Amino acid sequence: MSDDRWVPPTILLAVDLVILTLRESRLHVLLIERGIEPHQGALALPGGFLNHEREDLLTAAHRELAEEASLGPDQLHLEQLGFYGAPDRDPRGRVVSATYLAIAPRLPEPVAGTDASRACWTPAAQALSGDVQLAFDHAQILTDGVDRAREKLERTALATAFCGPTFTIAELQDVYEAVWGVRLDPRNFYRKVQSVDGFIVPAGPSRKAAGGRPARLFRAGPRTTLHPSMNRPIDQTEKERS
Amino acid sequence: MSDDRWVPPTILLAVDLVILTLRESRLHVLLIERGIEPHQGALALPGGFLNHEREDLLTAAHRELAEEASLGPDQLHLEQLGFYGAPDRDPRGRVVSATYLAIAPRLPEPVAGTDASRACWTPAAQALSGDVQLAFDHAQILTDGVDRAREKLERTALATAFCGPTFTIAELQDVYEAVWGVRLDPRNFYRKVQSVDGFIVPAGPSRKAAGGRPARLFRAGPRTTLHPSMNRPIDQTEKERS
DNA sequence: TAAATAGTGTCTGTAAGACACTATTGA
DNA sequence: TCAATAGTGTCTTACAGACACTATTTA
Repeated sequence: MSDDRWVPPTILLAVDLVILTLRESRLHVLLIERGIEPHQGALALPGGFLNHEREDLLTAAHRELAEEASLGPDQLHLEQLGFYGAPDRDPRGRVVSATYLAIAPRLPEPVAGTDASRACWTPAAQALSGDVQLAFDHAQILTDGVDRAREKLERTALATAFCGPTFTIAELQDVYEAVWGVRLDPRNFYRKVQSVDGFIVPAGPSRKAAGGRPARLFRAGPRTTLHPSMNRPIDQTEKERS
Repeated sequence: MSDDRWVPPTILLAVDLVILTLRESRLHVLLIERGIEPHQGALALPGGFLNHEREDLLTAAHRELAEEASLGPDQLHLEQLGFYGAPDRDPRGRVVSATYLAIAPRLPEPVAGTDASRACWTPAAQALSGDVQLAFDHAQILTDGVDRAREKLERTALATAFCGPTFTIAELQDVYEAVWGVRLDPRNFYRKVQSVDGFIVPAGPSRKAAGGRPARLFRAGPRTTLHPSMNRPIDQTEKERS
């Protein structure tokens, strides 16, 4: 069937990132206002094409992270999210996007990109609701990224990646509540996270006396997978069928 | 910093598949003996380049599935696995592979590819052990695919995708035991799968009288996610049955 | 009848949800 | 003292694991 002279088509490969963090107890995603066409002026996920043919994908992801979010590779959780390659997703041609999910601890300032690009932390709820129009198929990528983060909080110690080097149990609970969009009982949460061996380990005495009893500090423990897993309360919005 | 004339590098995009099924109560993966260089004669996952620049990735995956495994898109579970793009993974140039995980019910015959390519079902344990050398980075892809299948058995109704249209509870248990590499108590398993609402639904009276009491038949139910999830026993040895 | 597989019941330990309660700080 | 947040204890219910036991078929 194939012509002997047939050669496989070449495509453009982009790397895009869903960078999540917590700000004021709400899940935020880093968006960039695009400076060039297509979708100039629209908001988009940080990302871009490979620099050169031999650049590694993970290297490219870290490069974008540094360029557009001033985030170094240290103390940052980064993992594959998925690939997006619908033939018409980019008007410039056939572009397949390899996407990564990045979790950053809370950062003191709205990160300003090193280049002229305007970066801004946007509440995830707002970005997902459709109030803001995202470029390309980035709304779908963001949806998948948030879903992935929600799932990983159940089975892994990903939540600690949202926190700084040390954190209180209340801060950790804040991560779960913000990402899952639920309220948890502080006492049961306290007992639960303490009972999962290696999830969090004590770090120093106390801190954060803001009108109440100071809380103990913890660090992320050696355990990456949680057994038994954290239980996400059944959200009323999700209907169950039989 | 960038040259105004800079254009992003183009790459080759491959689609590769991890196709899993159950044969004689053991997990098998479909491998193809490569007919051309590189790695001519070695075993590899089914896959190939896009046919043309506008071919959709999922369409390409289904095309490979039909070409190399004679498997139609019906009654077949297919989902994204990940992307693999190390710069030196393919000697022909920069090739990024978009991979899919496919689950097939047991097929009566070792599928022969439509083309001259030789397809063979290989026990997953053997392919993972390193006894057979897989082309490119396909050993890593296979490892990730099997891991993914193992995880998805816990939280989703994926196990039913290994079975035919109707199945007995013992057959479903066989899926879990083969993929996880553990033994489960039939009585607890029976109670568990019945208690998860919408996981499996009765289908016809009975069948399969092979020396014992006939078992009831079931179909996959409407539920895709399992609440509460199936519990995988902690298995330190990770031993395989033979 | 026995052998084999299907399906049920029952106990027990663990853990989750729902609270009341105590502890330690600042104002 | 009170307000506020941190941390503990205890009861109840759900469910997984470990069995004994019954049911229905073929040989």
